[in-house]
Amino acid sequence: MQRLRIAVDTPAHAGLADALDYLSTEHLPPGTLVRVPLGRRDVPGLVWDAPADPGADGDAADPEGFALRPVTEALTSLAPLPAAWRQLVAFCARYYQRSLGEVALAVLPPELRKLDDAGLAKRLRLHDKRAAAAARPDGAPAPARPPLTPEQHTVLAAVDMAGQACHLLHGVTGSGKTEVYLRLAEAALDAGRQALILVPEINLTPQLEARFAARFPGRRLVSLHSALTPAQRLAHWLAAHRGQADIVLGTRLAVFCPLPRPGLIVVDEEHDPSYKQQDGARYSARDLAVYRGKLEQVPVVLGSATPSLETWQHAQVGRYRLLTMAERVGQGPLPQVRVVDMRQQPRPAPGEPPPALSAPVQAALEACIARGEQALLFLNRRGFAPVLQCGACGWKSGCPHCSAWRVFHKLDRTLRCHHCAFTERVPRACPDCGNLDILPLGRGTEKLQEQVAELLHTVLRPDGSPARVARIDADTTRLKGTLETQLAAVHAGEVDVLVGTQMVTKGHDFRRVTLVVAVDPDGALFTADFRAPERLFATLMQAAGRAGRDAGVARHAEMWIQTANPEHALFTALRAHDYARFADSQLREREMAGLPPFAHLALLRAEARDAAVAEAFLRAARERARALAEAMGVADSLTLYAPVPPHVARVAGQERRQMLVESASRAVLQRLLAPWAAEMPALRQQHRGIVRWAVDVDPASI
DNA sequence: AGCACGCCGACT
DNA sequence: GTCGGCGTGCTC
Repeated sequence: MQRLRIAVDTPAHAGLADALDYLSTEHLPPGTLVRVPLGRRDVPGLVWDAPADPGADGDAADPEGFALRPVTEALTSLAPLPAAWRQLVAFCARYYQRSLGEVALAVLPPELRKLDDAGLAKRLRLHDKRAAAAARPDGAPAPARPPLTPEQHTVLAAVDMAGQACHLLHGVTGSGKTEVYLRLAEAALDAGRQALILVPEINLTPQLEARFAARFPGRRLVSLHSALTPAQRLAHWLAAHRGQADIVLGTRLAVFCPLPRPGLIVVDEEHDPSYKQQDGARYSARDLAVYRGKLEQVPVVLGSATPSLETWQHAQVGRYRLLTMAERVGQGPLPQVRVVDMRQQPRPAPGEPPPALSAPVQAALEACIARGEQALLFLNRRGFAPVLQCGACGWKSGCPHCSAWRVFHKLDRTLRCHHCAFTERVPRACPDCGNLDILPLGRGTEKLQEQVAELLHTVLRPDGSPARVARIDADTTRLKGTLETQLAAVHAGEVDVLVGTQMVTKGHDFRRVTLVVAVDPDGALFTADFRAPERLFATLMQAAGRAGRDAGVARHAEMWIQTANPEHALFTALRAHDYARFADSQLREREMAGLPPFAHLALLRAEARDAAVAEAFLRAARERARALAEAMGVADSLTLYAPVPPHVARVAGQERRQMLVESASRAVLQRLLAPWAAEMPALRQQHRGIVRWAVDVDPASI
């Protein structure tokens, strides 16, 4: 009998952050998938390493004297997960304060966690049979590749495929970043290696997948994202793990895909907030990709037209190599950005709501339709109106379970909470005073679509037919099929005006769109969230990039921004398409405010039925942090803030509070977090009523 | 997190 | 009499 340390899914917040000890009769190498008993359950686990002190053979007791239990079975038909993979998982667990097993098991395909050895062996036989049948003949005719621009040439020459540097590929929209990815992947494949390509959203995988598949006809390409069926996800993961797939294209979870011969990691749209996991282990796939590049000694390329400030700063100080592509390929100039000062617009008559579109935007929209071109109206708020209000007593449509308004959805006449999904029919009369006069306040995409349709009902297209208005947002994709099929209608020219949320601004190649309107971007300008301006800039740049993608129409492509703050530096920089200017001004602000990337943050979040309990827990945690920091002699380089309610303080009946820890030194912050988090289970015991707690390292917002 | 055990109200 | 409510506690 030998002792083994095995990672099993035990939550760190219950005080079981590390691998557990088990016994095995056979030697099992690290990385082997096993099944082990845990309490009364039989759970999957991964052999992590041998214990530091293996003890005498048959010393069947764990450090506290429990009798060790034997491994149920080893799934030896699966090759052990590679050492680099285990290092990546261990780093992720340590850095983000989660248990080893939670991360290790959570990033495996769900199907794999359910199988026993016999089941797995059967799957593998089937898998190999299918792989053999699907194998495409090697030596298929090499497809024609577009000639490289001088910039692309320079960029490609600067990436050392045998090295392990991290690069920022800063390329304006349309500068041909994808072609660079394709050539880099080609170089990796030619060297007998695998390429890992990360994209922010599932929605963006099909088109990129198509481009890669067309470029590499003789190669096996697999995608990895959560929309695959469990069987597909397992099959794709196995193809990658077993070295059968040459290219892996996927969302953030793909950063954990085991690769026996990695050669390249690309993170497309690296600034995108989707790379940050928002529940469970709150990791940043982009940051892990950079770490993985070092670990596996392969080059990493982070691509974006609007890099995150963290990445930009790294490139500025030389930690990342900056590769710039400023020229657009085969396309016209970037659209002209025009700003409408909404303060100068005529005031609506008393009692009348302000019109959705200002006069100049309306004129631009009509002209666009008259030319037979398409327009994109971007409003990042779905539903009809963000809140309903009683005209008599002032009642508002609050959510009974959350500190948020319920949004009025006109289509099905519901009030829906976007935080807890609590949904009710819209009341006929005010629930407080019985008044029948309940009014929608503000405007969402549903209302915008209605108002624009109304506005345009007399506007004709060149062929004399009326303009057609469509809407795409989370509600329409839920009700009317996939985003792809809806976008196909736009591409087919069945739509003249597309109203949509953020969803429509990402990556889609609308050839006939020449007018993009940011209907109401001001909301994101003055929020408490320090990353809001950065995100707004990226979103607006991306939205602008939807206009004039076809050289034939690019000359008169325009983006209009309706704002009450036309002089804001963000819009000034946007007008000049000047990311660097915006980034540098933001960085100066961040430096003065002591915010990332000049400071490193961690949030301790707590949830309880009773707000006072959450607050008391966090206050106690703050005291413990203070004591630990003093004991370690790092109190001077840490700031421990008082607990505060987050933006939405109550969700689904649970009160949320959070406290911020900040340090100029990432190392100091990390040194505090590990012992601090280890004290939480005991602290939780002392504060009865804490439902959940979690540490969020490098939070996306505070 | 699961999944137990454990001690109190409405049903065959 | 028991089916089942979710509070509390444990998992190598």
